[in-house]
Amino acid sequence: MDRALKNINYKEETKELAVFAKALAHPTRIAILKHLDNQTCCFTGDLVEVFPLAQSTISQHLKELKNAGLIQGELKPPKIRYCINQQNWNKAKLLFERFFV
Amino acid sequence: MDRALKNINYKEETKELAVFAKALAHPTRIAILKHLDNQTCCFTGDLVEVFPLAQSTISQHLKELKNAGLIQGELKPPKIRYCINQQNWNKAKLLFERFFV
DNA sequence: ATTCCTTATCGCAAATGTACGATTGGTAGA
DNA sequence: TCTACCAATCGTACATTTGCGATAAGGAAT
Repeated sequence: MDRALKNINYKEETKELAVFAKALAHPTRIAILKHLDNQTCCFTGDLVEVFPLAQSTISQHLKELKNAGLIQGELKPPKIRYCINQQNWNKAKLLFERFFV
Repeated sequence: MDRALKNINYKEETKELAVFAKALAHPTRIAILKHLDNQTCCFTGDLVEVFPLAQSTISQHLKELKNAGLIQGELKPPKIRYCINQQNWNKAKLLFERFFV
């Protein structure tokens, strides 16, 4: 295993920024975040209606955003309410600011 | 062709942001940009010495950064001098700022 | 025209990303 | 306990990304 994402010792900040950037590297995920930010929060089902994508696809994008730490889910049976994770959002904001001189 | 990057009509701003984010979605490219920013400019060969990656790999990353518009190359025979594209850099900076509330 | 140095591109292999439909899982209420 | 609803996960297919070595391409100087 020495291909694809070779292990180089980058600074922690660099790696974190790359993770956040990767989460934003797809227009659907950016649109989801914008939507979440406007609505404060929303349910998965709402997004499935807003975007012309399968429920599984939306769910996958949400998973990636969650893995990157940008959103968090809250059980609100039988739905799940997703919100921006404000703490990590601020962290990402800071990292991007620091990066762009 | 209805897989991978399905054609949805996202706002221009959303798509542009995704392109910039994608360019930053790899730690090597972030590190290259940081290096460029510190040194103002540098040659491909310098980067090949700084990073433990093949010359072709570095060249590929440079190509992606160039395609995203974040850097530009200037002929300085027999080398090529890469610099930040300040105009697009500012554009990206603005888009990220606008995105992060 | 030829040679030399640097960088881009090609061809390949493996990993990851993106999308779908189908299935499973988890919670609240009947 | 059973059912119904919603969302996550599985399995699949294809595209893209990431890495390498090898080769081609470009410009300057001889």
